[in-house]
Amino acid sequence: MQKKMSEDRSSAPAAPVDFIRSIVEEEVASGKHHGRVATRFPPEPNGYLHIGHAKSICLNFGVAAEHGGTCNLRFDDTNPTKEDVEYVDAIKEDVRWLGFQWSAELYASDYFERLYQFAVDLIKAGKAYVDSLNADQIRQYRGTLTEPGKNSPYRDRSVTENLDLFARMRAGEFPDGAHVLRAKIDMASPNLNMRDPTLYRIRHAAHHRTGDAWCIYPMYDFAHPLSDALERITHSLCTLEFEDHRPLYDWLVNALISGDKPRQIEFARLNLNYTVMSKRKLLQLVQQGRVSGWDDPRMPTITGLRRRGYTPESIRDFCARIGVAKKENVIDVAQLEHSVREDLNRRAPRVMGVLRPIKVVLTNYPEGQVEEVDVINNPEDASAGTRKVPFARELYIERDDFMENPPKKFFRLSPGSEVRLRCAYFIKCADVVKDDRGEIVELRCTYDPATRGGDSPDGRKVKATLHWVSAAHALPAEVRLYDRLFSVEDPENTPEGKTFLDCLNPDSLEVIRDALVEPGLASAAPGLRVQFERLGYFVVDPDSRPGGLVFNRTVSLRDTWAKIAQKTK
RNA sequence: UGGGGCGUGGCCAAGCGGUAAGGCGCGGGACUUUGGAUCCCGUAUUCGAAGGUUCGAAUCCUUCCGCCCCAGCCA
Repeated sequence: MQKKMSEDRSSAPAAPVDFIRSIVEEEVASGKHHGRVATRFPPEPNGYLHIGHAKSICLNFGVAAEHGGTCNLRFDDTNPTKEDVEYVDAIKEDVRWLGFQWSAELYASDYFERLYQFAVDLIKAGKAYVDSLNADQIRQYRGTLTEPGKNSPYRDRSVTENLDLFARMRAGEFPDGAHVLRAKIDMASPNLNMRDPTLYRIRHAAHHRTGDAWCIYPMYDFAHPLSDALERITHSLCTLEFEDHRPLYDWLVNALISGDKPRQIEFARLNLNYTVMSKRKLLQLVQQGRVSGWDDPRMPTITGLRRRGYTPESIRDFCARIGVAKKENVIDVAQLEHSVREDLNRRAPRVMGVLRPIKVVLTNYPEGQVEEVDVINNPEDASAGTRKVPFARELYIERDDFMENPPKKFFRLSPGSEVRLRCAYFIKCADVVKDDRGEIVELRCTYDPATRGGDSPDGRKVKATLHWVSAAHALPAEVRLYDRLFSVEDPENTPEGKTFLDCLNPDSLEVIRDALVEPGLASAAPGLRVQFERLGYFVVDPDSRPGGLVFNRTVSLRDTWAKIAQKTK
């Protein structure tokens, strides 16, 4: 009654606010671009997208969506020697999978003719020239961080000569490296990017889209601002390392564009501990066979995370939580794991699977009898209902769930102790059967018929509930357990004499070939995500076939016992 | 030692002159047919440091310190 109306409002989480959104907000409010917002996500198709790109994707698409604006997918394909259609296809698939729809699919290479004309305009305006120094000489003429550069002897060629040379560059009259087109800015600038940056280079190479139509290709610094302008991008969001390029970005836009001009804003890229994020290093892992491919579930690539069992929702949630700022950051993978656990906890059906089986024989259970017990599908979601799971005299439980000489805090199965088999019965361990080597091969237990369903009519309590499968009904499965790819927090920055490859975690993959899962999983299709109760979230791998089930562990459940065990060790 | 950035708890991150949000993690407790989930409680007398301005500073000024980026015909 006393409650204020305002408190009853929807609890929709506030959209994350960051410095970029504040800027956009302000500009929209001030009427800049007539309130229009247009962004773009501009990958170079030279590798697969990774979680760092997801941050940029969520930012660019998010900012646009929040203002009813547009976001283009633009491939920055200006370097034919590194790019491939394999990558453009993969990138499109990944962006779509993350849940975003681009307003337009564009390619910097689609602008080659227009960019060429821009270059001609620049030459005519006396703001660009053809330089015939070679790469080494250009480097020498550039000066150093503390010393100014000096002008190229070709810097003062006439407009006519420049126009002629540039046309002949395009016509294919010169070999690679013979000439470049440079902006005429200031060889003494303290910003090296302004010391007559290269705009075009000769590359007699086939381009994955334009084929042999061109033998000169624009540099990123030239193509990017102008592509932005051609698309009428309002906010060009990129990472911090381009901060020094902004003066050049603005210089080109101001020199060639009238009317609406895009604004570049830089933010810090995402770093995750225990992994590498640079495409170059990821490519090395793939090429050297350190992982099975770009989609290896240990990779921080979008396709790897997908195969690992991550959901698009969880990745978007992760990106929303980490925020956007200019501070260099290293996000703890625990943050990423938190986002999937939270998502999967709500949605993943529960199922029982035993990774390292140990046999349990219920000595007082009738031989040959099979019961169908009702098992809860998802305690987080009552509507998920229950399923029937066969229960019989011979079962398997997890090896870790039994200890012959348990420490104080261990309350699973041990000689004489009583535990519950999930949704089935209370059992008590009477005997431990070992082989000649002293290895436990079987546990002889008794069950209490009165506890069917898992509750004792006399109110007796047990301290643990174990998962199980019926020996006669369980399905064999291969289960792949993944751990961090690197054993050090920052493999990008290794101690002297070591490379990131020396820091690979030798135990990042463990394959369990003789796991057993409940029979209901017989027809589980690749992509199905489940929780193996008490163990973690798993996804059916594309390698899986009927009769040859394969699961990947996405992430383990939080394991309080592991912490206790660790502490008492 | 030229230029451009950045420094708020273990990791992120709000804060924009009025007396340190939130998340992850961590610790403790409650509850529990997942040692899961959920729910409580705790976790920066202090914002890189030192001075200064002010009734009042993480926020303004000065100096210093630390870290990152830039010398591709890569993006």
